[in-house]
Amino acid sequence: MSSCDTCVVRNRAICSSLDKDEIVALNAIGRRRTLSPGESLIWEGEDSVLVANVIDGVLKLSTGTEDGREQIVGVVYPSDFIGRPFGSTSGHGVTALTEARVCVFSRKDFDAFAREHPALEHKLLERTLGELDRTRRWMLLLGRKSASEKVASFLLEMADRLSNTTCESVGDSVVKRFVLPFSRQQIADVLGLTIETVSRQFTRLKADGVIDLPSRREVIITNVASLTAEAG
Amino acid sequence: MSSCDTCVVRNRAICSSLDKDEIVALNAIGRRRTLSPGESLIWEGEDSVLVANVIDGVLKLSTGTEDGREQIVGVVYPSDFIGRPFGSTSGHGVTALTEARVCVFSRKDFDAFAREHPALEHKLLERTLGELDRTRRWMLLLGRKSASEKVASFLLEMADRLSNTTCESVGDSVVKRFVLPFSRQQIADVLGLTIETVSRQFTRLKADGVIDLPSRREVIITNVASLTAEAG
DNA sequence: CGGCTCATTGATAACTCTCAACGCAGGTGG
DNA sequence: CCACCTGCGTTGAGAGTTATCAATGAGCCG
Repeated sequence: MSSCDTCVVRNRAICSSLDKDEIVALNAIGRRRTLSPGESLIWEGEDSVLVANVIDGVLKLSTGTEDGREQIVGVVYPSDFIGRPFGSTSGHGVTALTEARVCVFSRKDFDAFAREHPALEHKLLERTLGELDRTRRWMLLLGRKSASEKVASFLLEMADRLSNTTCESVGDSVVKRFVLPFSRQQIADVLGLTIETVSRQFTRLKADGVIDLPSRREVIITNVASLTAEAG
Repeated sequence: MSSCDTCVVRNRAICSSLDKDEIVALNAIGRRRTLSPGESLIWEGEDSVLVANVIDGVLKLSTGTEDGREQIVGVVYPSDFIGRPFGSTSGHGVTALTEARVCVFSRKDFDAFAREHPALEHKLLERTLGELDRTRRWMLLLGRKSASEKVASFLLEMADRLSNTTCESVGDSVVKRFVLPFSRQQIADVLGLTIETVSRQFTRLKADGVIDLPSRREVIITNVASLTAEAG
């Protein structure tokens, strides 16, 4: 039985461009894999040997300097595509932040398959163009925003990506609650800050009544308007 | 007569995927346009109405905050593709830094043409994937590098992109000379710094004998090794 | 020779980082 | 069941880097 048939991201991932027969063919060259938090699928600078679709979970894309500084250059969610097709090396590592399930392909197999299926390449192109847009928007944050603006922007982005969970209305404002897939250090690595600066901004936002922090990983945005104003 | 026939980037741009007949068809929907330094082709946030290939010159891609801070999110050179196909709005402005010639297409026309020519879409996909890699590498610079590392990295990147001009050997080290297509403010906007910090780093590098600055726009890298070491 | 823009230089302030200590929570083993 | 250990996060004090504000200088064009 084709595992694609039961795939929860079947209609959102790039696979949605394929018909029944094509799906069977693609399924033949792919395999499922589960990753634990912290486990890497691809390492920075290694030969680009595989690509994958994210089925479930959150993963980070990251690069670092020789002396150990790290920068997270992307975060991927279910239905997103990862890896570097049509290229020899991957410029960044891919590491699971949460328990994750991915659908893995050998890059060579995938490249060959893609070249024979223009509709798949088109989907991949649209996805890549969108990712490039998002990445460029993030550059404005890294280059020009202050620590408070960075943290506020980050929380809003997280709310947008993750708050399918809860979203209640209190009075006229909307309250958003979610569980961060990031540690403080990882948030710092996304924003180009230190862990201490991130922590202080969290504390300040809580003191200002803009957010609440029930536990280390949980966030409740109690005042979306203020947070939006702080995001710059 | 087809202007593609005489196009100097004909074999490097995405058009290289097309045969003679296809080139004629593409030529029919495109037109040449010349831009003066400072002139914009696309504005941030506007509807994505056109896309283009760069024939000659250098252009910047930039976004800004409401309060006027600017971040240059990309720099494009001859044979590069600009604009946002298959999308409704462009997330960043496109402005000429030097005198520039571009080959412009209506986005709708281009989209339709591309969908009928998988080889063109494939070229565009490869280009977009490469651009995404380069953009992500730049994020490490923005998020994690110091001012001196940023400026050193910038100069090396410029040397790499522009130093076709002159490249002499003096002793055992290589000397690179080029003309910056950027003002100091624009360099600051690329690196996420202020103009004063950029200026001070230039002055320091000159004092340290790493570079020479014959004029405002000219740079000679006299010690590539030192500069590389400073780039982090 | 002004007048303009752009770049450099200097002094000071602000922000973020660094270093260090402490706190909290979860897990382990006595 | 509690004590302890360990990893992560918070908090504080101080230093360092970069931004800000202000003045000066250099090149360019009328």
